[in-house]
Amino acid sequence: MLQIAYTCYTMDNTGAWNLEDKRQVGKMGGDRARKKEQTRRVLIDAAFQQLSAERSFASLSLREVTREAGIAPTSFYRHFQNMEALGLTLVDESGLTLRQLMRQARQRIESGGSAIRTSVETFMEFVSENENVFRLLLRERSGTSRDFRAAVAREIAFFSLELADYIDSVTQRGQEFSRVQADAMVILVFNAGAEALDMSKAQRKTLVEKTIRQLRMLDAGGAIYMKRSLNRGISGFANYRP
Amino acid sequence: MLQIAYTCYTMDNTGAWNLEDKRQVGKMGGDRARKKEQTRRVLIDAAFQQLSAERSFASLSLREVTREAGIAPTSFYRHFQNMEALGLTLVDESGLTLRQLMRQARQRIESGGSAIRTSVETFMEFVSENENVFRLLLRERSGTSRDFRAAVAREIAFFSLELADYIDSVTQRGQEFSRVQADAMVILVFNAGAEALDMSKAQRKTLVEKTIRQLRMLDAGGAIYMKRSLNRGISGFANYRP
DNA sequence: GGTTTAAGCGAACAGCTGTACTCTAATCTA
DNA sequence: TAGATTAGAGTACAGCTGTTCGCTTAAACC
Repeated sequence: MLQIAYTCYTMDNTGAWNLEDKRQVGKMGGDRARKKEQTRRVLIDAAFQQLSAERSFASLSLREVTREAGIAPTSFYRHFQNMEALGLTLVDESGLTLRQLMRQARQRIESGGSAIRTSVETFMEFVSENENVFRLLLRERSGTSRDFRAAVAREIAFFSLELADYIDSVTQRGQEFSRVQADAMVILVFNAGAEALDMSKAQRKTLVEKTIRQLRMLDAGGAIYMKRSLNRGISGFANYRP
Repeated sequence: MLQIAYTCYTMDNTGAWNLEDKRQVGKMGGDRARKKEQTRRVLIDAAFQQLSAERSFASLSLREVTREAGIAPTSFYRHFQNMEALGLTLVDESGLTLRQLMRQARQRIESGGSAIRTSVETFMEFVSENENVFRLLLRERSGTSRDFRAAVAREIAFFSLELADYIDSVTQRGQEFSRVQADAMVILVFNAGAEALDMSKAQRKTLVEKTIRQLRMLDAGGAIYMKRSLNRGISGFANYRP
């Protein structure tokens, strides 16, 4: 940890530099700090800007980002330790967007929509309106950085946990069971989002219906499975013996 | 299409160069052709070799691959048009490995195992034994090349179609319905494989059990859903109204 | 008002990249 | 066997990369 005069530089878990005034000055946010925060934003936005179907974060170079941001390459280091640090910040912000979306979906459900349909449709709207944000999460989930993978996994876990709570509050089948079911649903919805990216609007509509059917199966199956009636004749192929 | 004297160069859908003797010589595989095929293999193997948790195909350079293969960088072009062409070949080979695995699983099931458990366990074995092959499919599924994405999607579709056929042959619920169900199952299994990559052996075991539970839910739910008994009291939260 | 602090810039560097071109040596064909 | 064909190597080049260092300039502090 660097310590110079009055100020102390630390790094948060995204590897971004944070200025912490040791004397806990109440006002904070002087001209300098404000401007720094501003160009930091410019860098983040520039990175998001360059993401696309053909461009992954891993394929972005530091120089490209600074070029887009209108900043000298060397100035990058005043804001992030390296590209990985910037990437983790992007993932964090994407996760935030995702959670806001969840809240929005919950509101829609509470004001009287079908839980499954509303969730799927809201999610697909998110994907359509934030393709590159979603692509980032999707790609870094299986990317080359363990930290990235963990960060995305954490965001998805948040997502899933909230759904599990909701399911459990309605079905009362127990937290652990609801987690397993919610996890499956989240994976299916995420995957549908991924597939949607390469689809036309019409195709996406079909995909939504298919995903809804899949979630309904899980929902119905959860009820059955919980009642342990699997071996009492309402089963599919699981117990089939050739 | 280049046409020189007796030979004719074409490209297959992976963008690899193919030598086609126009006179359909029966013997084929002269000394030259055999050696060429050989170094082509060396290149493919070198690429697979370099894939790892920290190294994606996209991050591989042409020079790295040729260095690993012990070949001059410029000689690469005798075998592939560019790196993308090599990548598509890798995806194709990976898909082949995957399909062989499927056949293996079907055999195990037919010789008297639980369909779901056997499938999941066989798949996880494949992932454990071919981590980098699986990683390739996983990453390129959401990669920056549309051709790659399409190629992986095709492989997964194969996989899913075979499962759907199996399900339908047992449950007789109709092809279309079985497809939707099989798709969901394949996605869940694939996702479990992805999660397993960052897990210890013990954790993987728990994951297998969780995945099996999820597939059983889908199986049971499929039966229920098909009987349209959703609104007759055996439902979960789907029709819940706050 | 003088001094400290730090954001941002420009030059420079070593190292890597893909690929065009030319040449060699081995194989194939007639 | 003479001539055509081609896999592979070597050289070369322009273009890009991340990062170091020293400098300027403006804000923050005493």
